[in-house]
Amino acid sequence: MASDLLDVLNPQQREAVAAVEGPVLVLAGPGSGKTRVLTHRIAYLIREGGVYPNHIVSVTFTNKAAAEMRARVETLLGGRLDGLQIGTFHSICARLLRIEAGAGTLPYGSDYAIYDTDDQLSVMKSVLADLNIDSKKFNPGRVLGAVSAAKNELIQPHEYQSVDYFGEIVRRAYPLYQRKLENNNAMDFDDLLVQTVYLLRDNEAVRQKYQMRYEYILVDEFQDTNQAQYELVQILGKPQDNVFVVGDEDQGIYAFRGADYRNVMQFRRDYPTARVILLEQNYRSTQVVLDAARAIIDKNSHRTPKALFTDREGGPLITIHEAYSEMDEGEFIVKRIQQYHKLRRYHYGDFAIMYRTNAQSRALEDTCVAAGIPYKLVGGVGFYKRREIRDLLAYLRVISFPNDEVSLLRVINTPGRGIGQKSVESFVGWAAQRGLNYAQALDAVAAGEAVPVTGRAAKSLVEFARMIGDLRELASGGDLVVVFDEIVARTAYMLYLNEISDTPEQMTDRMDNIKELRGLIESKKDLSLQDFLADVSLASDIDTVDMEADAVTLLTLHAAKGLEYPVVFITGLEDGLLPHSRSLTEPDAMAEERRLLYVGLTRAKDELYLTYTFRRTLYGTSVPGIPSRFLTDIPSELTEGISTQMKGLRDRAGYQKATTWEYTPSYDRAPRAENPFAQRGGRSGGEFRSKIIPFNSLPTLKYKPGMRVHHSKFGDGTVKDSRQVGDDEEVSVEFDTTGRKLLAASFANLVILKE
DNA sequence: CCAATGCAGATTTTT
DNA sequence: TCTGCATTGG
Repeated sequence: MASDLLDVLNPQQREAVAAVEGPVLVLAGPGSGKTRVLTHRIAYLIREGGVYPNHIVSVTFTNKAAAEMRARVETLLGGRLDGLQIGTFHSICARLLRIEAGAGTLPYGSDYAIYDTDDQLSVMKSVLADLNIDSKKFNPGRVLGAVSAAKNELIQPHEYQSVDYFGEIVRRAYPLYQRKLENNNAMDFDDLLVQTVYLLRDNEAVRQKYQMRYEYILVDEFQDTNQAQYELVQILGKPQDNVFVVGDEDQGIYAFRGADYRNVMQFRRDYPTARVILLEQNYRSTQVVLDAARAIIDKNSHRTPKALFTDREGGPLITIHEAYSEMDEGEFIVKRIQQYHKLRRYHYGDFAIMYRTNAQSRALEDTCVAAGIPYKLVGGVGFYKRREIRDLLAYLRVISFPNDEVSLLRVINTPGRGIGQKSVESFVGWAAQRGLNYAQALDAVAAGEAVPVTGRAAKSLVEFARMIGDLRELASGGDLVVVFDEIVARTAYMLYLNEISDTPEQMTDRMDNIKELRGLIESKKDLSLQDFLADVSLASDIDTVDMEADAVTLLTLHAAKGLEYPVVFITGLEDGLLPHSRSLTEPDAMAEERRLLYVGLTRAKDELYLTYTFRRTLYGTSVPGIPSRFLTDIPSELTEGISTQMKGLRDRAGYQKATTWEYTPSYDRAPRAENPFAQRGGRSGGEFRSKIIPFNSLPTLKYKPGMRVHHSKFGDGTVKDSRQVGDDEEVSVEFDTTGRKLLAASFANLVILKE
């Protein structure tokens, strides 16, 4: 009985599945069958452990992974499992809050709205405006980023400490921002996690209810959890601590959004009795691929060394290809795909083309189109970010959430109906003064009780109010599709679209999007309006990709996590792109770039192509491509097709890879090596050339990370990084009082205080 | 109130 | 190069 679930597993996997009680940490290398472990464990708990499905909660990284996992468990057990909770942290929290947010300890009602990045931005902009802060000087997005980082660390608005001037802005903005969200009865993505933590902490009844309910907790991709998520796992796990987490420090690629792969180590400290299981056998890739991946990741410090192995000895060599331009890069890939396809070695669906930044997808798409190769693009400008989609969803939100000001402001004059900024302000002010939410305020206007605007706008506002009232009534009937059609009809949205579209193609595009949205609504019409909107808010790009379609997948390295493909092309292996220019001066960021490449490499089952360009067009100008420093970390016996430039680099003994920037200045420009790409081009621009410096003639760097230095203007600071730029040395210093500065050593006259 | 024009800025991104 | 914004003039 028990055996068939365990039979198909290796000893370590089996141990993980059968370790029913107590905390368990599974360190799972790529391709080591962790999904299998998770699904089998859930099935095992239910069938052998007699655990009720609704006493298990399993956290995945995407909704798609959740759906797949549910399907696999259902297959294993041969039946539907309705009570089983599988989902992302956000979706699980959203569901919990939909029931409990109104329980009294949170400043929210259960009919809260979820604000996405765009909504957040609009709230933050109004906050900065209220504070008389210039949005040009203090980018709302950056302020938002700081607020988000604080939230992820469970720092509340009143607890925020500012360390510098920017921090002071954040300290002022954060409480106001949060109050606005609360007034709108809206939570941003971080709130879904954070408010759940506060609710569970402060409300004993709710806490006990869910601690009882969630007897067994499983968490996938644990290395990408943030502080709030970690806390959540800890609270929900009590009192039994049946917490089962699976992770791999080497695949942590979300530090920039608050994830801390050190949570894996923290777990060992917090649960000293935890059983630790290593999954080291890889069932995905060839030995060649694994060796290359290992060569890349071994260069990172502070990690548990893993001995990944596979029984797929050898394998095709990794192709490193230098293309002339990004177009040429695309054409090389496309040609390869066609060759394979002609030989019937692979289906289109077996290929993935990966890149660091979404901007790179354009050229690759173009070449696919030109070659007639079917492809699916993951991410980019997401479906839900399109104007027409946002507009129509905003109507649904206005109907559904009476306090949602952001959505109201979006639709009140879209399509244009003559209700301008002044009118909007007086209506909003009037509602606030009377203590009415927007549903009540609009009802009052519709009933003719008051018209808080003047002139032509008055008639429009009454009409608008009546329309919203009618729509709300229609929505109470429950049929989402009917409501949607009515919105499109009553707003004459198609006419509006026609007005704002520049070309007939754009118009058709937008109409198609609306059709697609309608189809989506139809497919989810069993859901309540609020649940539908939550689903939409929490859907990720990868969730919406059609996995069945036989087409090449184009995606970022981030989006590739958790996936696998027989043939993988990783493009743009250039310094400044991968590793990204933003990470060049930051050792932690650099380590993350390395992990990102590691994730990409380990997606490949059979064949791997690494490409870079000689020249790449960036922001409209062509800049030289410098082969990524990571390329030289891959042992040459694993690769073929290397360019002459790279070959020269490897073959000559005594030469170390030391690609650097040499700059021939023109009269008016100085290099800004932080982002060399951005400097190129332009009529007066100088010339950057890559240059390979023989190892023994490498100038030694005077400043090393960790040194204490003094600057006449900036004061004392710590050296973070230093590198050669032309004949000069460029030093990144974190000054104690004035923050991070990038200095040219020859000008800065730094005094070394301590080596 | 809206359309036209000029200008700065431009990761990764989940949810 | 492309986009999103803020300002300006009708």
